[in-house]
Amino acid sequence: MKDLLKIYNSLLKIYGPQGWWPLLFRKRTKRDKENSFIGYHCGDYSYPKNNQQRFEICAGAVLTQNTAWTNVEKALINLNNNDLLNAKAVKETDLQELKKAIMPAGYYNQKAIYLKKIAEFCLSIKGRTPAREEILSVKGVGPETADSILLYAYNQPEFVVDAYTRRMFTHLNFFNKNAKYNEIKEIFENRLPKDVIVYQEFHALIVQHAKNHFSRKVKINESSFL
DNA sequence: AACCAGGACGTGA
DNA sequence: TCACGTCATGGT
Repeated sequence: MKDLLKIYNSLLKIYGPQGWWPLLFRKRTKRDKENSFIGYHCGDYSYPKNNQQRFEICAGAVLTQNTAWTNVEKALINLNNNDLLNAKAVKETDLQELKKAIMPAGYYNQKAIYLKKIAEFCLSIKGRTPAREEILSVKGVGPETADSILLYAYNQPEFVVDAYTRRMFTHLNFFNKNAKYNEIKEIFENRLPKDVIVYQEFHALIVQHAKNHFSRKVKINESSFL
């Protein structure tokens, strides 16, 4: 079985740093490429810089559940336009207003409730880094969302397993398609250096490569397998 | 015009 | 534990 670190380095060489987690509402820096897509901060791992950005990641992680990121962006922009992109405002705002704002991201009835829950949670921990079980106890936060929040909002070394990871590495014969979330997570964490940047970058690279090679309407060929 | 997207929850075996 | 139905908008 091929070395995961070699696959990581191949992907990094092909695609370059991905700049995850995208933060739509941050100041552009000198390091931003002129035409780089807003949000992605390629090669800059100094995020998040404050609790507002931390909450933007939490909100994005919930909103992107089984949903295209382009739809999440619309919802995040609506939230920002209504001054709702912070935990306190989300907690206090009217539920119907919240639903209206996040409508483009789909599942808005349940996601509005989930956003309220995660907002209350963020306020309750007062900026300290939460434990994994703690976040998992929030309704609407499952294993992938919890790991995304820990890895990207709190810079904790928790590997994120999503549908792309499962699909791509099933094709690469690392495990079968009915492997459990935690089994897959352990495979990655046991075979990679416990490095937050590697975890962050690898997950983002997997998403990019899987979009190109392992999603619908895309033929799998020899270049898919690195 | 189906099909799918950076899942999670509730339910009943 | 586990398989299955449900949730919803927007792009292809």
